[in-house]
Amino acid sequence: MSKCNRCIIHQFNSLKALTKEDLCRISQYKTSKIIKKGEVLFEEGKHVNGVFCIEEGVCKVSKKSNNGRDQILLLVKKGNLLGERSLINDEVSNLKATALSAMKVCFIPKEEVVRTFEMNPKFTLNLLKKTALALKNTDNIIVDLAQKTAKQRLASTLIYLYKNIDKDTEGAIGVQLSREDFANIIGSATESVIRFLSEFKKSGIISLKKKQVFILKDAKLQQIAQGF
Amino acid sequence: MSKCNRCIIHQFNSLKALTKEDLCRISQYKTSKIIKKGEVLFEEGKHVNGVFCIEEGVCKVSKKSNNGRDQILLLVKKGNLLGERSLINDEVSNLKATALSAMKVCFIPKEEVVRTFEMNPKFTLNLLKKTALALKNTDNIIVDLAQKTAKQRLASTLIYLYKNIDKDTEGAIGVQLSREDFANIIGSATESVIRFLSEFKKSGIISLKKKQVFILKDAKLQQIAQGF
DNA sequence: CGATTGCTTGACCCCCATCAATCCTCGTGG
DNA sequence: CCACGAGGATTGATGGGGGTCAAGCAATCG
Repeated sequence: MSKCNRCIIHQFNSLKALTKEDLCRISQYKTSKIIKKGEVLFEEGKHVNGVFCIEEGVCKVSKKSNNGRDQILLLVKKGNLLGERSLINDEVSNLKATALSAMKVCFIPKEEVVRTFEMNPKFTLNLLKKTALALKNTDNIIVDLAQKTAKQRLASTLIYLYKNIDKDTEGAIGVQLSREDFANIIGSATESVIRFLSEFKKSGIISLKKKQVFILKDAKLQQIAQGF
Repeated sequence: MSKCNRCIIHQFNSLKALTKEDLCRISQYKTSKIIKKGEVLFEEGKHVNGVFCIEEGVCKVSKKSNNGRDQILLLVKKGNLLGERSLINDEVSNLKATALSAMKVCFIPKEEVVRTFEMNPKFTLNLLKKTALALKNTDNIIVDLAQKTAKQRLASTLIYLYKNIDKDTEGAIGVQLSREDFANIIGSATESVIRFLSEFKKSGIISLKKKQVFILKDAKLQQIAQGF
């Protein structure tokens, strides 16, 4: 069993507020998991019972709307925590998490996290800061959804991926999102995504090889996202 | 100068986690303000420098999109805190708050709030819980914006107001929202709001007197919001 | 009591959802 | 190794929701 204090990942998220003692204690109870692409980490309406610390890979976090479609709310990648929100209020999750790539995660059971809340106020404060930042992000998403066209939102999304997700070995965006995934991020039909992507391609803004997306002109995308 | 521990309001928000000592200390530094309808409590891009505790009234919290329109993200009413989010990360506010009615608020300067963070972990944890709940709310808003029609969203909004905002003396919704405000909540044109409202009125679901909205059949609204 | 602001209604049309048909891709099993 | 089937990608046709513009009306305010 590897020790958390030896693991570099905890430096990138709220766990960095933990003391060496905290980390050692948690190491005893954590479990490592390998998760295949497409596998579900947790379901909407179910208890998560802990927190995932992502060592490798990316997952989508979504919520089903009552018309049956999934809406993707955010992507969570290497270095981040996952599942802490529902743990904070000790509720069932309102979200579902699905792996978009092969993942390596550590699972820390709820009891240990709660104990850390109680023993280490810095951890709580750090989590509060992260949560407040998340809220700021969703503010922007709401404004975009309410005020921008589908094409603008797709452009925004591509820029986000370009800036926040590591490229793969060939320089393409390092997550394999299906057309439907894109549609479920921007809140449109998959056909619209396809049409916009081919339009971008025609303009030389992106290129597509084997469904992988290469961003060629991010400045142009930025303009489209702003509404030009 | 009235004392915070004598004030019932603090029981309704995260301040309830404060000790009597905390409250007494804060009382010394807080200032009471009367705010008129339409007045701005804080601006986007400016420092808030503290937290508002709302004793009376309702305000809208909005963010300007780069097409120039305001998007209303939430309404904050009597009993709640306001402005805590930007304080948590010690940043300028990403949001603007505007009074929708006459308001009575107490302003607690930043230094005192931060001191309370440091001295009282329960306060931090409580704020974390509230923030996580807010995030859950925005999740739902995002799904609605992405997947529902404007008419459905207006119905949702009316139900929200019906359930969460006290009625006025005549039984109408107790906040005076302009047609434009409605549009800026649901992310549509004001003309659309007007058309939907008159449609609802024709169906006997609501009635309109002097621009005040009376909800007559909330079950029917619920159905519309779900998509029937 | 003008004048500014918000409300209302109508006309027009564009964006995009929906439906349908075809093509592509890839995993599976014979 | 290839045939096959299933799910995703693509393209076209069509219609409607709702954005935009314009003009008239009501209300509020200095």
